[in-house]
Amino acid sequence: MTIKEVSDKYQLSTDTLRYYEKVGLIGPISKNKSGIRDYKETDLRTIEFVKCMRQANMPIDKLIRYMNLYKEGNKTLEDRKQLLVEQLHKVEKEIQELEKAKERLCYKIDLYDHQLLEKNLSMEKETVL
Amino acid sequence: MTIKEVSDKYQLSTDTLRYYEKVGLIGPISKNKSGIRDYKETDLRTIEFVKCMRQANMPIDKLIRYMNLYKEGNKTLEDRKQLLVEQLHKVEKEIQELEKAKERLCYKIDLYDHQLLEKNLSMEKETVL
DNA sequence: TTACACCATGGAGTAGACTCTAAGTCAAGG
DNA sequence: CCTTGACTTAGAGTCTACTCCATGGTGTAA
Repeated sequence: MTIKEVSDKYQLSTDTLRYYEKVGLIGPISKNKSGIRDYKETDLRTIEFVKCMRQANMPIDKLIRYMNLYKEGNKTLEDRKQLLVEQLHKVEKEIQELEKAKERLCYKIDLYDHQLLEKNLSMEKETVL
Repeated sequence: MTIKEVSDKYQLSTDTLRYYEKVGLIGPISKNKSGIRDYKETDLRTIEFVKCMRQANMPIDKLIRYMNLYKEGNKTLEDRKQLLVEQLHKVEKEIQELEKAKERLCYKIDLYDHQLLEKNLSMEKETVL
């Protein structure tokens, strides 16, 4: 799979894909004789995971640490789990904050609806009189 | 209320508070004869709103636009509501993504627990034999 | 009155995560 | 053969949102 296809599939720019590879988040991706990347199934799975974790706001350096632990094999299970647990807590906290903001937004939008209604009513009155 | 007190109350650094004021997100804050800020009740309410919207990842320039509309008064009700509705959608989408990431994290943590269990069991066996 | 923590300003610097540019290679179609 | 478009690299540049710094004023407690 070419970089363009991967880019389209996961909505990540080719620059971002190369950047992720450069910093060690994915790959190294195998290349054909003329140096062009060919993404394999396992690469795609890594990319999907990375994308998901990035959407969960996991910082890139933490993700890199995770990937490095992964490469070190079985003896890092505990550490890797620890990183994920930490991240889970962060995600839960963030969800809470977003829910709070959401409530507030709904409340304010509601207020605006009322104000707009009143404004329109008073305009109508003016028109009638 | 001094800037330090506000900073403590809302967990925003004094630098951030001055920065918010400089870019027009809050204030201008009134100052005493020697130039020291004195935050009033209305300032605090604005700050709390700003903090909440920032936690909802509303970009600063959008927030500034909102504040400017607010200052323009009643005729901008519709536009302001529109901004909030947009932001609400963004927040809802983000919550969805975080929930997805959360599920994935839980799933992976579960897998790690199983793997760790197995690892420990096999170590015990080794110890016994 | 001196020490201390706090306040002010303008402007420079930083972190994180990309994003863009320049300069060049390669394969396919006209 | 030439053009076109996608690919490569290294490295510079950008954006957002702060955060820090130098320099100097303020206020109050001992």
